Amino acid sequence: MTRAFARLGNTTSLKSGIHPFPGQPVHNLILGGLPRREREAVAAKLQFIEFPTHCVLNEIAGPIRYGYFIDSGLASILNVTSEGKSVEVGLTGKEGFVGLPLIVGFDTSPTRAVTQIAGTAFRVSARDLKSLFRDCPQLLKLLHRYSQEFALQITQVAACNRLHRVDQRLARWFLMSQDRLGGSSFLLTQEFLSHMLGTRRASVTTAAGVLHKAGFITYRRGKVTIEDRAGLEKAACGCYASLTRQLKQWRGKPR
Amino acid sequence: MTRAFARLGNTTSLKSGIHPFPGQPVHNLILGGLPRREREAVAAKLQFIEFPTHCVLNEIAGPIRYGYFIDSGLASILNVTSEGKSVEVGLTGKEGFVGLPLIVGFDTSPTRAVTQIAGTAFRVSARDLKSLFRDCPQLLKLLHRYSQEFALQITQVAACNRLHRVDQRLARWFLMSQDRLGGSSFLLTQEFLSHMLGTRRASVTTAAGVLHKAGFITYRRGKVTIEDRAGLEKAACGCYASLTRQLKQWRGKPR
DNA sequence: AAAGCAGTGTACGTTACCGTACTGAATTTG
DNA sequence: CAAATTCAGTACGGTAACGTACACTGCTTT
Repeated sequence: MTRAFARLGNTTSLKSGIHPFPGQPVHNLILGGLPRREREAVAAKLQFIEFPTHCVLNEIAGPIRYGYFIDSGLASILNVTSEGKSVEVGLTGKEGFVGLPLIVGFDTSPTRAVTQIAGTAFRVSARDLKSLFRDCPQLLKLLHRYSQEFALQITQVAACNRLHRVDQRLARWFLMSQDRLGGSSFLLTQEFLSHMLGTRRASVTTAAGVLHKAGFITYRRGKVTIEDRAGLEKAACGCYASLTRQLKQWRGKPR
Repeated sequence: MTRAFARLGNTTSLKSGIHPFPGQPVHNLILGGLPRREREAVAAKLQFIEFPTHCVLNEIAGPIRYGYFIDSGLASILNVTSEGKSVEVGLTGKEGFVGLPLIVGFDTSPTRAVTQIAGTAFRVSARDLKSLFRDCPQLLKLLHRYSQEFALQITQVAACNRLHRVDQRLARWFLMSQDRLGGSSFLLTQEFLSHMLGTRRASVTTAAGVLHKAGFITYRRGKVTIEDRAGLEKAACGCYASLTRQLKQWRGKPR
């Protein structure tokens, strides 16, 4: 459990390009929710990047140099203990932003943010972000709202990690990932899942076996496929349902 | 584990009075951090209350009618699962505010907030709070900062609850409570601690026994006394240390 | 084709904690 | 003062998960 993040130490090859945003549609919901004026102001400071898997965006106790508006793929926010064990506390996909402490001017990260499924993002330097906040009230507002949503997610995951079995948590994880990614199969190893769930790799194998035998998923060498979503929802604990219910309720608010 | 919150259902006797703030000093750090103008504007909308223990401030999935600036005592933020089990995800004392979703306009609570140690607070209605936000940028700023601090707390607690033993978590809890309360003994039953830690009451007894035998605490019918804080810090896992380190680091920021 | 390796399956003794239940001591109530 | 109640301590069988280790199986590399 201790060594597997070793190769993540170096912030591996981020292919960055210059495209905010030439015609291509933007999937990120925060950027997408900005009024035109702010969107243009923000776009001027963004840098488009493609990230591979297992790339560290922010290191624990390290400086937060950039904020990331995830556009596709998936990033995990992990807490890493002094003994080197890790647990995922939150997942961020195209609905969100990585680097939340920046929105109140805190510039060190209490967590490790690591890309989980390869994808793309728009990144902005901490400095530029700060100056954008002066002119873009809606940007700030949306980020603060996302921050509350994210806190809700941590809250739910915290309880779930304490109270429920590995197979239930694994089911929840698949559901949450699918929500943020779309599609029904993604590439990830059990080794990595074990870091997310804060268990042994062997426990993930067993738990995946349970879900597999029930016909909900198939798993083959780093590729999981969700075969029966409804089944997974039954296999998961109530945490998934109450999380989505609350998110829906909040998002349904007039504004 | 299921029944113990029964009597909390009714929001028991909140003795409320009218004192924002006639001479008495205000301990709450958020209120205390406001510039005079804002402080007066806010004070006009506050109501002073004394709360007993085990009083529900916000119910899970319920409306958030009031925000509470805790002035003394302690409130816990709990997640309660559909099976009725509960885990504490955060603690709020005089440094904080209960009702965080309100600061972005969300008015239902994803968690249960319950008073843990009797004390006092200034409460403000959701409606008044909303209107205050228009004129009090510093209030909003301090609340947003607190929100990030609180998220950090959840993050740390989430990992701790997953990875560490009951006795370690119990030690952490005592330390966190003492930080927020001052003093070295507080009134609380093992039954309640079990809800906080998300374990059986019997496990709390055992864990408390460990800390007692080591000479760190004494426990007698609902009253714990911290006898050796340094010892407790060693008995706790690294979570407590890294939480306080990060908080200190953030709070030390120029602004 | 052989070798190497990453990823998965499985096993086994150990540990922490669970659910439950009963006891006794301290405190409150009648 | 006796009775009732609240709270802490303890016990016991059961279970989920742990640490560790090893074998198997597809891919990749040479």
